[in-house]
Amino acid sequence: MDEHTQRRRARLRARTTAEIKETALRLLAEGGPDAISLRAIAREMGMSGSAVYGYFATRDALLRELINDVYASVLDRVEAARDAVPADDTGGRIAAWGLALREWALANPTGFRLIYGDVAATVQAGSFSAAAKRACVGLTELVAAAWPHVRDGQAEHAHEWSDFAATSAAVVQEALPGLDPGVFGLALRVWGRMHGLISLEVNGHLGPQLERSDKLYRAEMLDLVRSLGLSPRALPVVGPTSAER
Amino acid sequence: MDEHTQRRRARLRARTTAEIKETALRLLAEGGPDAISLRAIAREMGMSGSAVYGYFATRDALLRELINDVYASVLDRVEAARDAVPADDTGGRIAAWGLALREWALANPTGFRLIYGDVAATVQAGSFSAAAKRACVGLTELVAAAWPHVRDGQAEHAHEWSDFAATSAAVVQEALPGLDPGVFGLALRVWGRMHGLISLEVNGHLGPQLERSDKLYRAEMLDLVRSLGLSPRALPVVGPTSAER
DNA sequence: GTGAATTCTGCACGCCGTATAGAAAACGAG
DNA sequence: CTCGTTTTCTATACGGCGTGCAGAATTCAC
Repeated sequence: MDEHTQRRRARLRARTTAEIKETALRLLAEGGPDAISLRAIAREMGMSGSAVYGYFATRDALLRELINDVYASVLDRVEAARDAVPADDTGGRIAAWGLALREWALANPTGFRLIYGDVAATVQAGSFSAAAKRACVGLTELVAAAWPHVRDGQAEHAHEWSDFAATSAAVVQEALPGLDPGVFGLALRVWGRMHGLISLEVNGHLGPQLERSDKLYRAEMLDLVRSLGLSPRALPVVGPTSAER
Repeated sequence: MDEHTQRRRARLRARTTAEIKETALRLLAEGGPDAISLRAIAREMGMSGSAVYGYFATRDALLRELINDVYASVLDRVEAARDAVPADDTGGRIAAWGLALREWALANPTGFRLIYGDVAATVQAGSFSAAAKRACVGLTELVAAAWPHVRDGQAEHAHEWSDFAATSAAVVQEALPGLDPGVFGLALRVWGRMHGLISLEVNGHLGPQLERSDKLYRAEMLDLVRSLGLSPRALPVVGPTSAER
């Protein structure tokens, strides 16, 4: 067994693995999470159903990886949108984060549901994914930058680190040492605020479809930023996201 | 065919229908939405799988009815919590609504996911359910009561009725004639704010489990109420919800 | 070419939603 | 009590699903 051979085999293996994931993502976009079936993927790829088991031990394992990949791609977009706003405009950066998240979610509703919906809850069962950490830390950083401007009313309910789950608190504390726990708590609330309207909209709870729903979301982001004591120079315009990745 | 007989038969039919639903809800609570299978229900009830088709044309039809039932029971709870707060304490009523919603969601996570998750999005496909109307109108009423106190900043983005989907706007306008469209927009945002943290928490995105996460949510509700220019006398305490209905 | 490691196929099992045909049961009328 | 009708249920079948397992096919170093 040559080392050269090992590499070649590993390459092939990686390519097949990637192809499985790509096919799965395509099926996801076309028909929702239920459409991701190992047999359908295999059929699409022209191989037998059981062959997939050489690459993923289980359907749930595949879903876990997909969630992580998709989640990572969202964060790429969201962080890019944030970085497109000057670093000293914290309010604008926060708004950009939220707007980019929504833009992506509307372009990839099934992906959004995959990350934030039942599947993740069932399949991941509370394990803090790497991408989730990124989201958590990223938002906390933004809120930390706003923290000096936060009106006193926000800080009223003092938080202790013990208020939060051990794992998530540890992650954030490691990434941002010396952080006030109140910042983390506020960051989680900010996250919830960004997430709420998007979740309702993507799952069809804001009426069949909300005309001009971006207006609503922009108002929410503006209000959010102001509640942090900031005034963004202008609400950033986040371009439409292309579907898939 | 006696009329008397017809009634008796209708009664039996209703009882079986109800039993199917109850069994489905039990399975839902035990194993999530995927555990609701017609065959499992039939097995549980000691009848053949196809027999269920005499009562529900399709699995999706059953799910649709379940969503409506569960949604209605949530609204019963939420409205009761609201009415437990004096009518002149609008801030308290709004907070009570949100707190009761969260309490129920934590006690019935699978039910929450059924109503607000993928299933509803797939199965209902944007049709405005009766229960959703109730939620919409109820929240809009509360926000309408707060509207005079709303700080100017909130009203800045003026809304037109045409901003909203025709069906939902029509429902609200019919229930509350002469309403300022800005109230409806704000109500939707309030809904999103209540929904966001709950959705994240129920689906396991706030860390494996957030210790004392009620603290976080209470802070959010307090901030929400204040952002409406209100100051609740005291954040109401909403008792824990018993699971199932 | 030969032998070992890897990858894939074929088949089986039990689950699912759904359709259809026919048995079983309920019931009013005679 | 029996007949015919209406309602409800069972039996069976089809295709699809996730998942294991035995063995064929392929790949590669020697």
